[in-house]
Amino acid sequence: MITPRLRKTASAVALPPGFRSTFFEGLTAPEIEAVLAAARQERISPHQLLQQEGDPATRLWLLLAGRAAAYRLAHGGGKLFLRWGLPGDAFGLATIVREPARYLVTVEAVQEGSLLAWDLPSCRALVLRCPSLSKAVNSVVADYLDGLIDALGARSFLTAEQRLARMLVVSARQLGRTEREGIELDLTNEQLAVTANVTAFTASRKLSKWQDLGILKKHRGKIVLRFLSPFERIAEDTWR
Amino acid sequence: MITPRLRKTASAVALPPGFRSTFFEGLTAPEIEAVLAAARQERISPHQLLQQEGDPATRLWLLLAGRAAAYRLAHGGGKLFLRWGLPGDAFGLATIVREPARYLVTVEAVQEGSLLAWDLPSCRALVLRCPSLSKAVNSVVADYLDGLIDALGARSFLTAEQRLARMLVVSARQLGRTEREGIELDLTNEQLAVTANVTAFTASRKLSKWQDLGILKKHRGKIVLRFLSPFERIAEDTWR
DNA sequence: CGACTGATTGACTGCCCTCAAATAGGGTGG
DNA sequence: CCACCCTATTTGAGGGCAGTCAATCAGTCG
Repeated sequence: MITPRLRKTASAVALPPGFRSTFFEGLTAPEIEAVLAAARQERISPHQLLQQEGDPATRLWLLLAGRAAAYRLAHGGGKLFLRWGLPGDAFGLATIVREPARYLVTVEAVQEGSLLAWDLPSCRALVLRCPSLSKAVNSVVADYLDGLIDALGARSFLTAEQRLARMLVVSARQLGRTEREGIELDLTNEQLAVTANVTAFTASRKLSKWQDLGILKKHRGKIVLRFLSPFERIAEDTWR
Repeated sequence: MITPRLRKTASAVALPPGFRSTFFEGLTAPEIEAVLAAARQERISPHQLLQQEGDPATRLWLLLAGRAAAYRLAHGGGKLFLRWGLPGDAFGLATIVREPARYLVTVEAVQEGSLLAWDLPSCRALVLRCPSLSKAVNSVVADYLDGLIDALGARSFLTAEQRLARMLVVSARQLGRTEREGIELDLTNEQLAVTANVTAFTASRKLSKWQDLGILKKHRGKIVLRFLSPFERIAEDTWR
């Protein structure tokens, strides 16, 4: 992990304070400057599609702030949730990894935020200039792969309840805020249900049950986990 | 696709006649010679573990002949089937893609065959010598990713019957032999069931049903599909 | 002709989805 | 401050897909 320290004038982009990304891992300071100098910054808004599966992959980008969701569309309009995108996460890797370059998944912004994007020529140039960028890309892809296999195992071997608990843990680690009462998650039942591949009804029932057990508290559009361990126990009893 | 043509004396390895691999795509003839020269050839037998998930990834290898299965183990001894390995398929990519290098999945030989393996130093040297090797690796990984997402969608949106039909189609394309009666698959009910994530009982019932409909014929350890289209219709009615 | 492994069939069970209807939270405008 | 609306959420009843278990049958090999 590297937190680049730059003179404000060194590039046109404004990194959020404290921004970190595994994507810059292994890059030297001047390299990072070069990378940032080649980037274009954009603001993003909820429901905005940041890339669409099947489209020609023309740019690689890094989420700076906000939240995104990666999914694949089913023919009936259903969404196969794949993963959250958080500040520091890279997308559009198909741009430099795939031939012909087409996006594998659809990514949609969930919150206000911003991203840093590189077009195809910039990507090629930067990869040549910074060999460790390839390493970073490989790492990200490998993580993606690992996460997918894990998700596949979850779908195959876990019950709806276990999948829900698992997604609560995963989501808590990724987008949870630690507050007085516990870990707060900005998720509607509907959103959680999609990520766990469960109906909103089932999600509601299980969440109610857990609330009765006193291990979480529900509000409209928000879930507060008092502790993480009970959910880890429920989820990890199986598979791995 | 490239079929390398070599003097027999140029390397210690013996490629099966007509061997092709996307892995050699983009390599020049001398590069291929260099790659082959650095390889070690091995015979493999059924049930032999070719790599185990979690182990340090020390070598990259290419299946020359035979059949392998890639899967991940569930804690209860269950297997999460991921994909078939066929002649020309590359494995152990974690060796050069991941840091620290650990295998992501377990691969087991299913039939007699042979493979070509490169140890870590050879890998590094060859990647430096042949930049297009990285391209090939990326392509393979991207395909793996795509297949995994597809499998995840299948688990999430398809019924057991649809998943079975889908796996029949996929397996037919990969390991089917076209014979007089139709496409022959060397698969037991058990094996098919695992790949479709269904119990062997369900597999048996659906196969019987399809046999009654006259669109396939069953033998012990073998399935003969008269036509592929009925199964494509069953499987593709949903998801994508 | 046994012995072993693969395949079948039926009965039963249960998880989770579907659908309908009611309830509650949170904001808005009068 | 209250009436109102829109959306998120709850709750119940019913049903179906597919898994579990037990017992039987069939194919292959020594």
